[in-house]
Amino acid sequence: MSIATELVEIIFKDLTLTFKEKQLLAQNFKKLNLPKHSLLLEAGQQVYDQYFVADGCLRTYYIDPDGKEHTVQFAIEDWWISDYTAFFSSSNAVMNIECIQDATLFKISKKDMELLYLKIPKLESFFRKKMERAFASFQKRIISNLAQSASERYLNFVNSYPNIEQNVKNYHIASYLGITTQSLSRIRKDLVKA
Amino acid sequence: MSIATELVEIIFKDLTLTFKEKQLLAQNFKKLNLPKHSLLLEAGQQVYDQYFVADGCLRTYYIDPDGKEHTVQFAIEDWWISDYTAFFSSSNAVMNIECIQDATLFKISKKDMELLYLKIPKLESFFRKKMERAFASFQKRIISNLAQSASERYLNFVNSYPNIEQNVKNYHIASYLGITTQSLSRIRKDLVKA
DNA sequence: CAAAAAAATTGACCTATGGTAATAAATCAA
DNA sequence: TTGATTTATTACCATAGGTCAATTTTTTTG
Repeated sequence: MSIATELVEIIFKDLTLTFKEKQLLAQNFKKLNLPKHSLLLEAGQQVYDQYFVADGCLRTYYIDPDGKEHTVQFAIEDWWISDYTAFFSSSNAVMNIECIQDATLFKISKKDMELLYLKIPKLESFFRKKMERAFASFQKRIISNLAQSASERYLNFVNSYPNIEQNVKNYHIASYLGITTQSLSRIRKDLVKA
Repeated sequence: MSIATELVEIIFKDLTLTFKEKQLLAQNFKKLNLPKHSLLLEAGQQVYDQYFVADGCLRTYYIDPDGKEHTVQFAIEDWWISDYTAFFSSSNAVMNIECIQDATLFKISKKDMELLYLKIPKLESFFRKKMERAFASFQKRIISNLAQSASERYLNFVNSYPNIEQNVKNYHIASYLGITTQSLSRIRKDLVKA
């Protein structure tokens, strides 16, 4: 069948689904191609959708009142991305989402999602478990922020996202770690020395 | 019926449940009374359960390699608490959970929970939505850590947990904010002045 | 390929927060 | 109630990381 059906087999490859169910899913996803540097979402917009990253690299970031950017999350192949706070509560985005590399995404709206949960209960399990993992990883990040120095957090980051460094700028990493690019630069210099 | 049934009506008061379903739930929850200062969970232990706080105040904290405590979460009436990273992944706790005030809890194991999800699908929705809110609040905390100064974070905290200050020590708050008690003390002094 | 733009590095200095230690205040327990 | 213990405050100095500004390196684009 269509590309969408194929993709559904990637997105939900861990689920055992009937042909009917796959079809139903495929009908609800929409493919999206975005070039590098484009914005998928801007603060203030209504958030209807969440996105599955089939290919490429994106980041979610918050712009604070001083105009400084803070990267909340990177997303590569096989990750989901959105402004989830806004997505869940059907409120307006506070985050921005930018393509760091050309990206292929599959989107689905919250409304369709909730309908699908009713029709395919194992889908709700699937996303509950995803949420649980995302929750756990955010918790790890909070602990890391509380307990570790900037250079420890950097090493931590490099470990957790081993393949991401080719894709992202240093200032993306710095804004994820909560430090300036200058500090990151010094940290890297010191690590080479040591 | 039993106290457990009553409690289930508190825990799941927002759900429309049949008598049978309530009974089923009540059978799976166990009541727990804990005195102030007792440990509900210690790092290293297997985590089988999550806990609903019917009364009292608890905190989840991580002890880093230097022996410093970092408070990840407070829980008062109507909140759920556990080392969720361990609970979800059935691994050992990295966190400790302590009663800050005498507490009444209702616990349920992950195993029983998963079985209940199958028997009562709206339960899965219920917890998925809880997870979504918890995820969103963790995300807010990450942003707050990245974008705000210690005193901004403190004001933020006081706003988010308006009734908690009577229950907790300053060093609990400091360890939640990622600062020393001395810094918190200075921040409070400056706020009085301003 | 060259010029322009963007990103990264470095240096000098600054500031918020940490560490240590002493003291004061609050809480607990006999 | 009082003495003991825990918690909070304050002062003084140390330090990680920030700011500003100049320079170098890398990437982009015509």
